[in-house]
Amino acid sequence: MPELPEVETTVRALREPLIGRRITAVSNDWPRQIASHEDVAAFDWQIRGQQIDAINRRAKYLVFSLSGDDTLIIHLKMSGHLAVEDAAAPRHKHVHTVFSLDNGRELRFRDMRKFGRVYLVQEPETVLGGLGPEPLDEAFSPDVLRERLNGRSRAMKPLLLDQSFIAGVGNIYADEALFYSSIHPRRTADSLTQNEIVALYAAIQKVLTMGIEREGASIDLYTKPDGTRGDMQNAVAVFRRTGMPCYQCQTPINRIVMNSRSTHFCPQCQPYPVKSESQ
DNA sequence: ACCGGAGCCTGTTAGC
DNA sequence: TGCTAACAGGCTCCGG
Repeated sequence: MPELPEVETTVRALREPLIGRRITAVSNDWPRQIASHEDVAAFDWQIRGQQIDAINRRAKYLVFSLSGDDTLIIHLKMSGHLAVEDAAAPRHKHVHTVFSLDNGRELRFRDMRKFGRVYLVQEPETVLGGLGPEPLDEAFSPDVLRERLNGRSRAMKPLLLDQSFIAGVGNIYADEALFYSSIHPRRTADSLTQNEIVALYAAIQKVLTMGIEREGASIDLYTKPDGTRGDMQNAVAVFRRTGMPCYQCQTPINRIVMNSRSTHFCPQCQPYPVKSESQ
């Protein structure tokens, strides 16, 4: 479920209740969720007593810097959700890992589909090492994007979803960015013009920034840590708008499947270059 | 390098 | 109403 804006929103909401808190214990009823350790006891033993010094985001990962020089890393995958709640408050049925805190509250990791993962590592790069550039970092520029596209024959939609190409973009924001840059999702990387590359860069910035400002897209399961919904679902141009009129030209939005992911675009605003008679 | 398919999970929805 | 299949915002592995 969550992409860069949803994870960023979660990080921002968790800082106030968590920074400066000490983790006193961990419990878990789905051991596979803890990816870095064979058994929960070892994980609990290692994290116990460490204070949360900082919370940041890298791609779609939440990164907690701990006082013992360990790093706690969490990926929400499709259905993960983090919340800080009173230990006495009822637990949602899909909570599988609970971090007890020194103030009577708990950080609870709930995940209906059980794809989400927790890592406790000394070297964050062991988990985060393969990721591409952060799209909202100052270091990311149209020139960087052009260099990374150079010489690649891959279609743009799967390329934007590739976390080693660019970090944090998922299915919603990939479709939205291609719409705002008027690029058909099947266009190949090496077919983009200079103007299109600049437009794509601007569109990526635009949709991710909008997503953060609107605190994420609550289309299916995603909510903020406090359970309230984001607002980005009300501002999508193409994602899951199949058959509905394009806001720019009224043409019905198309849905196709690429690499097993649904892909939405406006066939009028994002034309595919005609090679022969077929398209 | 790139694509497609299977797999990991549970729940909701569309279609018969 | 009830069953079944398709689908879901992520990502990895494997074979071709």
